[in-house]
Amino acid sequence: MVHYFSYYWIYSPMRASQFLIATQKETPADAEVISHQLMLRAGLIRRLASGLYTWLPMGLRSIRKVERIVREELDAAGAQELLMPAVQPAELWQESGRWQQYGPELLRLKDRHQRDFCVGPTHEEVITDMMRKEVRSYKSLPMNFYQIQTKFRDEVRPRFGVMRSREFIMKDAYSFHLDQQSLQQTYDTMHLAYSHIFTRLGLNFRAVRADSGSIGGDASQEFHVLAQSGEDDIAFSNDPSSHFAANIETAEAMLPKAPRAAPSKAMKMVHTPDQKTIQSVCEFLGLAATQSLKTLVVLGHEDDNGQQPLVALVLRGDHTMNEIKVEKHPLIASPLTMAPEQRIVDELNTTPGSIGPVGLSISIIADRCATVMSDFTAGANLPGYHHTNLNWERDCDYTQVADIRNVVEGDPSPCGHGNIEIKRGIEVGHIFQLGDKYSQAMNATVLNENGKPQFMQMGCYGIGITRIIAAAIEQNFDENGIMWPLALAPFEVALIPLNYEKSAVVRETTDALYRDFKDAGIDVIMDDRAMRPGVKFADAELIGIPHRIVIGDRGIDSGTLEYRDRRAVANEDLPLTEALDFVKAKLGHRQ
RNA sequence: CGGGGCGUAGCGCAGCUUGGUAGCGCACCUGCCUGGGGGGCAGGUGGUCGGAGGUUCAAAUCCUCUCGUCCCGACCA
Repeated sequence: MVHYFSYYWIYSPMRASQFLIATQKETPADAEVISHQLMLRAGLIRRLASGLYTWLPMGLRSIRKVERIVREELDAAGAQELLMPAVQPAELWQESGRWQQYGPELLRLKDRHQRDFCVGPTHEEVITDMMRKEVRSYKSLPMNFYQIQTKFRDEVRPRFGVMRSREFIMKDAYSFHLDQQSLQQTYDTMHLAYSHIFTRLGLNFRAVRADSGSIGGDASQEFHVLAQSGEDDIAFSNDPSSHFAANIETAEAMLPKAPRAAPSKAMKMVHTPDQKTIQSVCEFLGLAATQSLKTLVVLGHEDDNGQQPLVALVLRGDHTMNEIKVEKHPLIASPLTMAPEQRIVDELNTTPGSIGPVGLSISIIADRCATVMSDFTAGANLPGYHHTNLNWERDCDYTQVADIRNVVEGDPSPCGHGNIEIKRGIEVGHIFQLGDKYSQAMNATVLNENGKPQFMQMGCYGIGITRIIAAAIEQNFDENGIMWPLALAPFEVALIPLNYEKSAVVRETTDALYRDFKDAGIDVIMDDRAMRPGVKFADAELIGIPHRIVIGDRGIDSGTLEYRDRRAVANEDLPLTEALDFVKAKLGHRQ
């Protein structure tokens, strides 16, 4: 159906000899995570400056594939695409208050007239401004807009290649509604659309409840790709019937089901010279950390006199404090500050490392788990001494109970089913109900049924396009290179002729195949480079092309080609005449 | 912003301690051989040693400043 004029044919960019294949044998010294290393080695990206990357032709092809899927699913979900400027006027950011709030992550600049601008890290202000100017009536709502744009966040420490870069491509969407109910509907639709997108991309992902921050409500979810190198810890239930998943920052640590055991031993004070950490005390006394209680002293919320009283937090020795939970506690100062050592000495007459609940005069907030301990060990509020066999009520007390620790594997799941499991995740998507935060700050209203202006409700929804590429690689690689999910592969099929230069049969067979594949709409690259076979194989594997067909004199004689799946260990022979149909079948689910 | 490492050819590195003609492997170019898993032989191209200043007859090497970059931490979401 497609006609190739000879010069198109010869210079076709899908011929490896005409395409920039920038593979490298050696791993650049400054790449730490596997995706970064492989993206550099496979010639997908090149670093321009810290956190800035050029997408080479090979890498761009994968980006385009992600974008295409994202567009298809968002269009299907009823969103409309638009494109907003990357550079934004400061006025809008001043109006929303974020010009002050955002800090140095916001790249600010001045134009030739000395007017302030920024390079957009996100586009809430611009879209809200657009909507308040364009839409008057509630009848126009709801509406949902998206764009695929380059964003810039001046990260303190860019790292891991495009995983945390400063400039990146993001799909962001913003929905507008008359009321919360409509917002909820679109939010749910977007949740579904995101699930479709990540499923089609072939990623192993989880939708995870996230910290809704200062805005409130529970309407914020992150989509994480599960991978070792992830920067976030995700807690979820190991019960297959449960959908519970939460960022570890927000996962609730439940009260253990087993009740507190009765005291069985008498309290004792023991000398523990120079033992200041839970670990060393427990080793010294030959106890398990689970039998010890740790006491942390932090600054409390300011009282009427502007003083910050000391507050003690007690946790089971092997548990760790969750700063986000602690900061939200009404008795605690925010941001969280550990008590200066001098105040502990002055007010508690002891030193850090020997603090305990017995006779402590300040407020004591006990973690739920700490309250069911019995016969436990804790500091004796006397430097160099600990109490053993302590028991609540009998020997000491706490003022309040709260959830102040991080969940650990094996904890009961908050959903009531199964136990907590923890895995690392890479955040690739985030959906959020903004409410009227921006519409109020920027006075974006529509007239409601009663003819009265009413602030629009907003939702926002992001997907890190470039980050998805890195995340996909983190999840799909082996010692030879990338193993792309089909939907993301820069090319679907690699045709590798051997001795293409000299063997007329090989050349003719390959050219014919190549043309057939292209005519069938398959993303095929033909490696016509005058290279030794080993080099071509290694490149195809490094780049991670899912399907490979080798054309050699040997096979042609017997009417066969060699096929190999990137994830398979062995070749299979393929009748020459069936090659196209065979590959089409393999690609079947693509269209 | 604090701590640490590193800047020498496109990539990976040696040389610096003890100053004296800038090297190795890969890549690249030419020729021949080879031709189903990063091949061999021979000959080549390519570097103001991150930059500036200083010490010295002489600086990749010593001193001062500076820039870049990576890691850890803090910060941010």
